Amino acid sequence: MSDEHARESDLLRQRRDNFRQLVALGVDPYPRQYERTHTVDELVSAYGGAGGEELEAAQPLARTAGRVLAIRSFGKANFLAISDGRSKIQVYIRKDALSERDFAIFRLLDFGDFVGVDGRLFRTKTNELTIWASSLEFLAKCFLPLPEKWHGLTDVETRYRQRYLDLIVNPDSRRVFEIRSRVLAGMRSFLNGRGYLEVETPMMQPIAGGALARPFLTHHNALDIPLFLRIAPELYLKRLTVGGIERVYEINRNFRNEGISTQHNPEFTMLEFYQTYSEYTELMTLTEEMLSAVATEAIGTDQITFGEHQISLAPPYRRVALREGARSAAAERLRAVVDEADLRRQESVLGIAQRLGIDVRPGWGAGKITTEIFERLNEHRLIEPTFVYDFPTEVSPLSKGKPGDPDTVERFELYIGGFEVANAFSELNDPAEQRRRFEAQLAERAAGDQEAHEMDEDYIRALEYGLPPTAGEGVGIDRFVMLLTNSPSIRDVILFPLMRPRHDVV
RNA sequence: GGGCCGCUAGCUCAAUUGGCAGAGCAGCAGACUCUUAAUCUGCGGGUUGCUGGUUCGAUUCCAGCGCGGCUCACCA
Repeated sequence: MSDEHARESDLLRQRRDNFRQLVALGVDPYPRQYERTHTVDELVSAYGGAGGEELEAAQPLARTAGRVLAIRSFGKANFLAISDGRSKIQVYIRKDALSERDFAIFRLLDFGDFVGVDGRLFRTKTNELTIWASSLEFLAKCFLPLPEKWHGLTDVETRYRQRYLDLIVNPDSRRVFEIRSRVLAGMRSFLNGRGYLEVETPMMQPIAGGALARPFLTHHNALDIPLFLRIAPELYLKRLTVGGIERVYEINRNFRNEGISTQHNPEFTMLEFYQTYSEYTELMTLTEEMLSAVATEAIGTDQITFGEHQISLAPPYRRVALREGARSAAAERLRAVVDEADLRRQESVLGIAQRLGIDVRPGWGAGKITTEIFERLNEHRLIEPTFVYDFPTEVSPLSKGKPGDPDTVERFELYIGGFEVANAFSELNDPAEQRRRFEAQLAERAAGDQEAHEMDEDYIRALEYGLPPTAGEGVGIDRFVMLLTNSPSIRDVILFPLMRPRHDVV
């Protein structure tokens, strides 16, 4: 501790004094373990419905432990509230029911300390399930004052930086991460039940492929090679499909070196899955089933509240072709007739974008501009689950073309709540065509697009061994959890979102 | 990166025109045998994010910096 901290605040000094007095009593301030008969949560589950007379007759014994979240003293009658992080239970402390040592421990407790209690369960006059303590053990000290119990911790910066404080005092925060865990379990269970194999593919890659994004760069010392943190697992998962794993998925982090917002964290969790002998419309049906089932498993219903909106995740979802969506929205905005053919020609679509006031970078082709028009005009309005399908080839270097339409690929994105939740396509499995697509991307990269895809010769070689007809999809887990937990920011569903480091941490 | 907003006690928040920096909760001492935001009495607690400037005097006005939030840009 530096000089500023040499003068302890009263709050810290008092807690340290209590700690010293415990040690002076001969209490081990850091015992090794404490055997519980129940967690607090188990007690509440098991006896939450039991009445006072029932408990009086059964005299159930309980030995449990937790963090002290409230101390209410009345001279000879005292109450603690202890929490196991999930549930709370009250403890009744009477001087005449405890040894002198244990009561002395009680007198030295601070808000936030950990204790173990042993006693019988009963209900108080106010019908609160309570442990009548016959022994009290000190388990660990809380030296720093916790946030106040009534208002809790609302400062978002502290909630993100010191998530443990958020979890201690805000039950809703704990709830968010329990739902997140159930979403992950639900997705695994859904996919495992359909014959998918869960795998793990490299997160450090010599070529960052599978998506259009800027990567993080790192370095391996022994091999003396640059490595990228992956922006997507896609190309590796499809190599596994070449290898005969017909249904495969991975749930893990992707890393993209881009801005931070309420919908973007530099590392985020993605489910990516592939199934052979399928094309993209089959994945629409699968997605509807999966999101509805996972929602029901995670929160008990597929009807959600997100901000102002009530949203149903029950199938079927709306379907809108991208060009038609862009065309109709542009026509509506401009109060003019717009033909889909206008969107396919660079000069005409550029004129439409300019009239709409949408910025277009030099070098963008008709497909990129059309996609931009669609996203600008429609994305925030796509509240009900909506599949936007049939994307321009130009923005989809890994998707299979639509028969008879070289400008269009079999791809969809799913929007819910005004943002993109999933992205899927029929996989391009023609190695010659894949090479041409990569070369087109290289040209864009040469023209200054840092997010254009790199050439990946090894991936093309894999395709040359034969990738069966395959459809694949990525689902943004963080965003889906935002929807299920009514969280306005992605930081609310990531335990430790990336924050600029502070150097003045106290 | 741009724009707007915020930063005051451990937490949640006040502070009039620039005039001694406050409250609730938490804490400490005391009272109280069933409370649960316990109550009652009393008492402590501050480098007002940081650095400068203007001023007799700055939480307040100005400038710069730091961190955050929202938003736009970029993306998923």
